[in-house]
Amino acid sequence: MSRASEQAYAKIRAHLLSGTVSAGEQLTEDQLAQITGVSRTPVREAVRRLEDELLLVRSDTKRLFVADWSRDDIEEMFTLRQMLECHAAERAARRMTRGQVAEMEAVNRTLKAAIEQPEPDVARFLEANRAFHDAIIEAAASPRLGQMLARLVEAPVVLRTARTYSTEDLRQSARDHDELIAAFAARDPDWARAVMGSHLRRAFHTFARTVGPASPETSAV
Amino acid sequence: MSRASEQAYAKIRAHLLSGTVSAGEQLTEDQLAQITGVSRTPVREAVRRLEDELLLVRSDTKRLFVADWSRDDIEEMFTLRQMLECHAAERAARRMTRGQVAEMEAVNRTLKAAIEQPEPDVARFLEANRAFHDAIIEAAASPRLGQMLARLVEAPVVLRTARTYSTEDLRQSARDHDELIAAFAARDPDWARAVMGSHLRRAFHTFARTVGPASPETSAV
DNA sequence: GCGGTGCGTATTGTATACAAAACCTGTCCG
DNA sequence: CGGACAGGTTTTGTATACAATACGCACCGC
Repeated sequence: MSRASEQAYAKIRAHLLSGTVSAGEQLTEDQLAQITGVSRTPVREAVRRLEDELLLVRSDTKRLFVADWSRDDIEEMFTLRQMLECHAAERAARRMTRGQVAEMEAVNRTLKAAIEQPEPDVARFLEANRAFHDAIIEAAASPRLGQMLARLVEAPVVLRTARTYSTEDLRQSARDHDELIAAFAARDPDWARAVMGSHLRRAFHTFARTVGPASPETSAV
Repeated sequence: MSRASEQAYAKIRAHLLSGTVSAGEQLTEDQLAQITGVSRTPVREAVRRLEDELLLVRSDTKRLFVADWSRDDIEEMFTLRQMLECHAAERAARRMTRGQVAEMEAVNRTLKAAIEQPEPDVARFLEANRAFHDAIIEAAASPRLGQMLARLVEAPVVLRTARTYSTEDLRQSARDHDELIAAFAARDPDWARAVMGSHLRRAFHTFARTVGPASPETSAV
């Protein structure tokens, strides 16, 4: 992406995550152009990306709104992510080189370092966590899979602002990563898939706790 | 999508499918604007969609090219589609109403009618086939799943131009659909998933026959 | 009152002109 | 002879003006 539209994307995204706008609120391209300091043309490009990531939605008549993620939406998203990322883990286990395994170990050390402090550095944790998952997708060597996952992972970040992470949650994540690395080192696709499955499903429940209970209909599925 | 950009999308897509341009060929936005009869602005919008569907790709320096789908790309795409559409079938089996089942029966009757003629009407078959699969996704009631599948299903249509369908292939598809309908009527998610799995995997092999053998590396996975 | 109709305003969509970046080619220097 | 560089050309990116559409509100007929 080019300079202006990239910048517009970043600024709008930050604006959405900052919590100064609330779900369901209408936005206009002009407003966003003012906020970002570029013209509507690159703004429209950025908005299309954000629509794609479901951070923004359009009404049937093309009006633009801040997306409103329901608890069911989040569950759906996690389910899809689990399905795809388990597949990615499986593929990664078959393909990962020793060098890649070593890199993942390094990333996970960074992640642990971010946790084990007087006050855990959540931002650094999230960054390392992302790098870890990206490395798996990279090793899975399936561009379309990566593209889909990118979209899924982007979306719910909006809700992270409200999230609180217990130190124990973070430590459990780190342990999961250790086990994933072990599965990769052992080149065991089934193991990798299984660990990834529980890793993400637990993440969903941790997440869901802060959002509220399931609606009756969806919980039955 | 609005008039001009929608039209641009349709025309460019048709242009790509018509086979008058070959894989890897460079296109310019100006060319496409001329072809479609609209200005570059809506063309750019259309191009973004087509990039997303992987019918077009951009070089690292933003030059635009006709995508070149390798046999491995196709296999990857089918694998992902199978994973997602099996999931959709499973969800659909839990949720489908009697009315929806009846609709699917009607669609499949149309599909059979397209086959059972002196010369099978492939265009009508494909249309009904698409309607059938769309109905399943609809019943699965997972917007994001639908969105992803739409992208996957769009892409390889480019290659359909070269495809030949034997009457027996078409009939087998119709039989698969019958069995899927039975699974939905029985509200049996496992059955639906299994049928969908074999349906799509066979479709891949039918497809692959016309494209050529697998590359050594991928076939091992 | 109530519902529809029309008009001014707000918002999105498109065209066009210009800016920036990438590409190609021919030339010059080592 | 090869490679880097320069300048013109092509192509993509951005700004802006204008067109089309959607919205909200006041007005009107019933």
